[in-house]
Amino acid sequence: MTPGKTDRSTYHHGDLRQAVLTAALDVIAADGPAALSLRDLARRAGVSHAAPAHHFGDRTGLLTAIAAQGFGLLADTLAGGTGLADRGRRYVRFATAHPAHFQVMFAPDLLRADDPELTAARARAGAELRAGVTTLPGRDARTTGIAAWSLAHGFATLYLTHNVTDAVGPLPPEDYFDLLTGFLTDRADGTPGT
Amino acid sequence: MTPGKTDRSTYHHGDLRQAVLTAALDVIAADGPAALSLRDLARRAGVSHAAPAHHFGDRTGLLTAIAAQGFGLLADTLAGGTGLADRGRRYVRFATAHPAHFQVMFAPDLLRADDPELTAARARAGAELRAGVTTLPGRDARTTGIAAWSLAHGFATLYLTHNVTDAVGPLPPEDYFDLLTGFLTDRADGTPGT
DNA sequence: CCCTCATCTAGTCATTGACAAGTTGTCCTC
DNA sequence: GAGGACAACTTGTCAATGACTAGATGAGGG
Repeated sequence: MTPGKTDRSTYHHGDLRQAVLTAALDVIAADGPAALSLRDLARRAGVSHAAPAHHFGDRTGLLTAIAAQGFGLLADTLAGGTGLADRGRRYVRFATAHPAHFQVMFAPDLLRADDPELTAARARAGAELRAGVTTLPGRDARTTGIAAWSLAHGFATLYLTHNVTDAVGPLPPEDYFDLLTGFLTDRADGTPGT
Repeated sequence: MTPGKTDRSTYHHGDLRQAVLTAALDVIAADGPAALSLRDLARRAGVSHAAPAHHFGDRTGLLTAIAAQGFGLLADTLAGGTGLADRGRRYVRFATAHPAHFQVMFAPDLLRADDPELTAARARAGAELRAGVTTLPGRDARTTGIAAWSLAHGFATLYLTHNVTDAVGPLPPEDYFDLLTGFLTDRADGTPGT
């Protein structure tokens, strides 16, 4: 096992799984999941056209692996957060920093819904998502959580689909999102906005 | 011209464009845009495999037409609304009533971005979206609008991707959304929530 | 030394999108 | 009502892809 090194001279690629994953993320970020082709990824990695299938089974398997990795990354990202506003900020930052993951994570049509690793990672992310709001006073925690999630998710989605680029301008999207969270957090902690 | 009637005995289908559109919406709603095949749509309509391309150019053209139709429908839906909360409610209702349209509308990778009909319809919908919040006092109208849009869009997206089905339960999603809008509209009109 | 097994190759098949060329029917004009 | 222009549709074809099968390669273990 030669970890990390891509040794092209050998019959075995050495790290094909990772190479395919990385290339796939590039393609998806650039042209969307529809542009993803296993054969193209194989060409990029310099292996035969059927090699990627060995690691992921099929195209759906590859996308499922990406989604699972994405939910894991999201869970890790949220775990470091403090409070509702910060978690929302981190959510938006995750989406814009990992657009390919984000897209695939929320495209159930492309995924194998019953994949164990996917469901586990999703559960982990869901727990982190809920952990951010359980301590909120006044409002029903579940409703608050879904409102916050909707706000962050909606903004991230609209940003990634180029629907709010004018408003955000050159600002990092998570900074702009801070403006939006005022509507929620003002109420949550009792501090008036404006 | 035989309007509306699908006369199968003739060489000309009579209303192939509409038939293909309808079938495409069915497929997308059931299995997502990735499952869409022009040849399959042709089979469903009982025409030759290249017939759909005559009306839409190519696969991207078909999806672009669907997106344009979707933005038109959304604009019409919003136009009848009164106030911010009602428009949000209508937005969610549109998304859940027309899931195929909604999905395609916000998948820029699948669309021809410079299509005239698409950009026109999008502009119309955008204007309606903005019209709902221009009269709001206190807050910056643009920021308010984007927050409201993010909230509605995020909730609709999460609902369609089966991420909040537990919380919503058997309720019509737009009814559940009313609970969420309290966080925004309470502030906007000065009425305290809870 | 050989055996096992994960990794990768090579070949094949059905399906698809796209394109080209031809056919059919309709409508417009004279 | 004949002819021509044109839109609607068909037929045939090609390259690309996903999926599958069988086989080759090489690394590590007993």
